[in-house]
Amino acid sequence: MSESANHDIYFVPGLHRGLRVLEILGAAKTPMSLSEIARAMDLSRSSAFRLVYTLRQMEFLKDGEQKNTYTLGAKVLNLGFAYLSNQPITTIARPLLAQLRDTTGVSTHLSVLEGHNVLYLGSHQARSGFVSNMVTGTRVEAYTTAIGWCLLSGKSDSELAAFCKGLDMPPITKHTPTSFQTLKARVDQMRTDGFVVSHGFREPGGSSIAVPVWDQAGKVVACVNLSGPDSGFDFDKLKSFYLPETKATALRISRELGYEGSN
Amino acid sequence: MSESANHDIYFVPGLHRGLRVLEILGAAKTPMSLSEIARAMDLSRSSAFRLVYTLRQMEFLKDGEQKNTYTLGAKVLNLGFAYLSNQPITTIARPLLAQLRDTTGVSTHLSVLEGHNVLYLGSHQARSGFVSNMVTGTRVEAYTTAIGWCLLSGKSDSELAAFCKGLDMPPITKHTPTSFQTLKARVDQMRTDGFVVSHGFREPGGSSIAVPVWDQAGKVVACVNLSGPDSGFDFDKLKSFYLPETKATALRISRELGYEGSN
DNA sequence: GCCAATTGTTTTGTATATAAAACATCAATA
DNA sequence: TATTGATGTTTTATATACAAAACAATTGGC
Repeated sequence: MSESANHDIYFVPGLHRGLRVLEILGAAKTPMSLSEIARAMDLSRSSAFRLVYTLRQMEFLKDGEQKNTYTLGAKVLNLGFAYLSNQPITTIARPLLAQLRDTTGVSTHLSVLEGHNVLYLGSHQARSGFVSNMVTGTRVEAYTTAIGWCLLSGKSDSELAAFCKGLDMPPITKHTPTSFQTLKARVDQMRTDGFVVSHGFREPGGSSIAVPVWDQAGKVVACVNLSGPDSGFDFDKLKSFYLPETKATALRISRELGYEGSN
Repeated sequence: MSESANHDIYFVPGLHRGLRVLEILGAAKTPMSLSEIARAMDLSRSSAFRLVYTLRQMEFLKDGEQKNTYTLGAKVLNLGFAYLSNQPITTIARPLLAQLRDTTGVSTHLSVLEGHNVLYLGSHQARSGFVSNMVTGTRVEAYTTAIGWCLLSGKSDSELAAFCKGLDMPPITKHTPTSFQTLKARVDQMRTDGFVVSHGFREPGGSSIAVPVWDQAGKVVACVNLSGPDSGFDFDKLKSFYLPETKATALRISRELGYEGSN
């Protein structure tokens, strides 16, 4: 047999493998043939055939340019955007983030914690300077970024310890915390300040401001973030302008979520 | 039994139903319980249980706020963005569309034909005026919009006839074509002009310019589109400025795809 | 605080999804 | 052109996914 045996009696193997086909085709930069899929999954060609047949019929796969090759179909886009629009926070935050981008001239982002990663839910790019990569939907390891520290401030110390347990924390830059203690120090600092300002903490030459968003229960549920290359920041105005604007935006979003605190 | 019997021996029912669970949860605006899912799919609770169990384990579903409810998980976002970034045209077009937005000050979009719909692959919102809804990933019936007519110009007359066959075409506005003949007239007009300018053709008070993008085979593969509320357009500059800029952008994208024609 | 109804979970006999093997089709090389 | 290897497709015997039924745990109404 291949990989992990099915200890789980409730598992639906057809579904499991079908979704893996989608994941593999998503990761592949180019369409794949039936045999390639079967090999990548360590599966018989006949079974791969049936999976592809089903996915194709449901329009989750479509034919590639080359004959007998397949790529993700447009249906997966539907699911992705259904996910985004089912997150109420994205629709609330969008106009406010656009406004923050307009008043500051810097790119703005909204992100949440998903497992060990920071997940970008939406962003508004600065108009000047280079156009960065699409960030919505991308993930970054939370322990490595200011946004991550900001989001982790929603966790209790014991939750944070559990978060670190078994987590490999190689340093990205000299600022990266590499242990529970150093990460906790970062998070505690964020808690007392109410924000994180990063100068090249993750990307050399890049700066950002991260401020938490609270829900009606007072829990940290998201993070508003201004970021860009150092060249695009006017550092004199950081504490007098960018930071208060970002905090105001985060608070406005929090208010719309029902937050009544005074952070 | 329920719905359509499984005539297809190659169908993987577990996969089929699992994906339907995702679609139903995507369409639902709020998390659903196991029983609700089972009822919506006309399925036994025990089967729904197994499907949800599998999807949850794979992180395609996650727990909702309420106990025993489920929503789409973040994994579906991965697929959605994998789809987008696997479309080479999106990465080619993105900076050029951003540039077009910057020089014109109007929102720009890239879209392709998917079945009977126009599918928005990416957009760059105008910075002034209201911020429109997220458009990437949304669909509009092709026969109703200037973009649709533009994209349909890639089809031969017989293909267009096949496209209309069995398609219900209720009018959205008084400009909507409602038959093969009237649609063909629209498409032919586009072919001779090389563009479509719409004044309230789909949305009263909204205007847009649509120009096709060609690939190296000379086939229409996408559409570049400027659009916004009438109030945001300077109509005097339409033919002298907006239109040539849009055409230039579309041609630049076409060139990058290998198009060598002179349209 | 009881009862009824609804929901989530487990069990289990049976209908069926599955992978091996056979077959068919194509591409490349000699 | 014949031969080899690989790929897509079909068949089929058997392992197993499935839905009904039983069970457990909630919830809501009176």
